[in-house]
Amino acid sequence: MRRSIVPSDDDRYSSATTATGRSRTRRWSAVELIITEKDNAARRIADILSGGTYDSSRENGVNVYEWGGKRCVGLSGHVVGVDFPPEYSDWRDVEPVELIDASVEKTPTKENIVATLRLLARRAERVTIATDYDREGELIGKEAYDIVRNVDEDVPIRRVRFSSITENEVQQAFDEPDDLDFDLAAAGEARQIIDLIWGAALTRFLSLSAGQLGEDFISVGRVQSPTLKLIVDREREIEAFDPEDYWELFADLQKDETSFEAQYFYRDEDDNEAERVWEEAVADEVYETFSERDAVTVVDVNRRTRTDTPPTPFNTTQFIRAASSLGYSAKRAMSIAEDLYTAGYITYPRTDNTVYPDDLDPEELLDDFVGHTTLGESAESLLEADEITPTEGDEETTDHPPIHPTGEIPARGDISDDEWEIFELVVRRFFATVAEAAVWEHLKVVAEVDDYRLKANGKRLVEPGYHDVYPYFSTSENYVPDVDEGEELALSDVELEAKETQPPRRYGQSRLIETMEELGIGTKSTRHDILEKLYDRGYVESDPPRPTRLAMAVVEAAEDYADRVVSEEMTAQLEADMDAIASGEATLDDVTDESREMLEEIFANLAESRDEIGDQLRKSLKDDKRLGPCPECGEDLLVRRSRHGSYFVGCDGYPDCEFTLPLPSTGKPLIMEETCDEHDLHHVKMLAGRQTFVHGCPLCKAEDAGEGPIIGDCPECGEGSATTESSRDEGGETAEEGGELAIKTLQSGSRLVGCTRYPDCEYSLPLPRRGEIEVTDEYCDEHDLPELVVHSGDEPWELGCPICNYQEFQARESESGSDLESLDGIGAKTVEKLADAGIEDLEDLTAADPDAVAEDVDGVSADRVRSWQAKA
DNA sequence: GCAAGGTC
Repeated sequence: MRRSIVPSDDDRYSSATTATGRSRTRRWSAVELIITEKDNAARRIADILSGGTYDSSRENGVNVYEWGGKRCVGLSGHVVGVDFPPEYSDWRDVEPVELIDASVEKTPTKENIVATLRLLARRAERVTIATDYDREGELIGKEAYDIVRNVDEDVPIRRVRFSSITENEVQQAFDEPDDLDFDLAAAGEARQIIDLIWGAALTRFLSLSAGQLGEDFISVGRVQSPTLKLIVDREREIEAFDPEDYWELFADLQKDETSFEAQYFYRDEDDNEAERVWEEAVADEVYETFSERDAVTVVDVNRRTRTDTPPTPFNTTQFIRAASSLGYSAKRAMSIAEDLYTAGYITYPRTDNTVYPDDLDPEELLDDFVGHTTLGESAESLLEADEITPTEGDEETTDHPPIHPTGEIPARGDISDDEWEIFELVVRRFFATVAEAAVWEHLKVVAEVDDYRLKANGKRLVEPGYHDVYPYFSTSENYVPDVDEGEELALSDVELEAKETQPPRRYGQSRLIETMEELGIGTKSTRHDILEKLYDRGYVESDPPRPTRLAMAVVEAAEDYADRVVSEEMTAQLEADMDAIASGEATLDDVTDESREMLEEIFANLAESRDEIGDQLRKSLKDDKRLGPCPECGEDLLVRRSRHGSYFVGCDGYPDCEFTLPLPSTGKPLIMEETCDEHDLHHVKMLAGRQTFVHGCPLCKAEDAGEGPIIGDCPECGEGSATTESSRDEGGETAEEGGELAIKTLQSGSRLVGCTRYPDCEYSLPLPRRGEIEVTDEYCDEHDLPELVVHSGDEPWELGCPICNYQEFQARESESGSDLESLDGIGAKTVEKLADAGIEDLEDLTAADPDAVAEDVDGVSADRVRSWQAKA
């Protein structure tokens, strides 16, 4: 039976559209099969080679593009992955050291794509591999090659290479096809094997030694561990930092009506200009000298112009850096860039290249923006230049062009504000790279009293150049007036500032990514993912990332026993080895065998220290949960998790000390650096996506909770209540009676009227979350409680007696039902779960971030939340 | 349950 590639009827995504709108005529003769790295590339190549006349259909959910005897299909990066055979999969049954000599297998990871590829390969007369033009692309191409060979031993397979998907490059590549570079692919394969063996063996060893086998395993890897060491080393510097006192002197100088700031400086022993004075006595002497005078003499005026060259084209790292100065995390910036790329507005966002290809015609691209409401003016001004020469960076690669706009411009309403902001950044960066340089004028004035000198540095932007089209860099000026040598200037406001040297700053996310690039670890596509991994593994917290005690212990253990895996040199060596394989000087086996031997040696040393390492890791895991001293016994309080999974604060002295404190039910607790002055306990932040909030010191919170005005007796257990009457009859203990109602604020921030005998008496009435609550003198006749007034917004809201208010509320509810339950497709169970996550009504629901909700609430997907929001 | 590298 002939197998058809016509999509099956039950594939709801199936489509068979014609780019030209013509009806489709399928040719069943054998065809040429073109394989690309991704669907996007497949479509664009089909478009170029077919002149826009391709048909598209879907097979197993994979797009297939077809035209005159050719089919083109995109992979999704690697469609097979390396792993150990299944008998190695139980961590407890296999000694980690055994993984070193275990075989490594390749298995399909994207079954549908592999199946489609096999199907198409059977029908192919010739196969052309058109994956990305870099090492990993060669390996992905080799993987496709193996799949094709598996179904057809003889079909000719060739390779084409191009560094940007433009008409010229693609046509040229197909005119001069080449063969697959098996050595280059083998180089990539060696990396896969070495990364898997080192990563898996060491990860399992550390996890087993610390008894961390669940989802909280302790990971190590060639890229993540040196990155973590960067963060840990910086933290060590910060912890070891010893601040030093110094002084700086500032004064105001005046020329006519204009005053400007000047700073004291001197020449240090190396004859460099220095501003910091390290001895207090010297600082005082300088201060006295200046404060006794009311004028200084100008002794030097230095004016020079400086050219400020426009920035180079965006590669991934520089793009992330620019986006981070707009407040985007690396992850978010990349995610938006990927969306803009998929939608066709910008070029591929994962690139090392900083040199535009010859194919890019800047004027043509600028033309696309002419007439645009917000971007047009800049483009038009740039087109006025006589000649346009784009800037170039140092790195020129074959993979992809630098990130630039495609010329396709989204309508403002088609994309979100964030997407637009990032799109505009990419557009303006392109503008900047073809713009003129800016020119600054610097004016330095030096004035003197006795032997002491003041300087003022002025700067003025004379030619704004590229800053006109790229407003992301500061162009702030500092005005210093024109003065002449020998001129006297009035002196006032002399101030001596006592300061302290500061510890080095933590790496920010974009600085880390830049440093990784400099050290050659990770790739353009993975560096930001590696940072995410460090967060996921519990190695870093907050932003900028701060290492946990666990991270410090892992780095320490690695430094002691497996130094290679925390050093960037492992990558440097691997790169050299891969080059050797690619050039035929070494084989895959040479390199992987040597690597295995090195790891064997490491394990020989590790074995004896397994318990010691485990103890150290366990201790640091506990330190990461430490809040500070227990007020009852002096041991430490720890963040713990109950059997039901909820978090609370318990004492390390348990069971001797049973002291506990509650934590809010929403989110995952994060122990902050900040501590409480009163209790010496670390503050706690509850991480819950968009609903993340700072809980503060849990002891303060516990003490505050329940404090609030008493408004009357509890109707359930207070004076005159039915319970009190009956327990009196039975001679019950009076100590458990006489509850009163108080206005309480809970840790979650919500408020209620509750019984002072909580938790023995659970009587409570709801109160609004916002606004100040006033207790008036007017009393409700029926319930003997004061009327309440809520002050929020312009109009105070008379809530009245809280019991009457609640009864009215209940009456309304029973009429209409909960407003969440009014939505189609939402059940009572879900309403309950949503409420636990802090979403109590429609208003909360529409304001919530669907992804955060999906993360917090079991069984609810982000798409489902979006559908509710649409209905609401 | 492990890595890092593609891609979505």
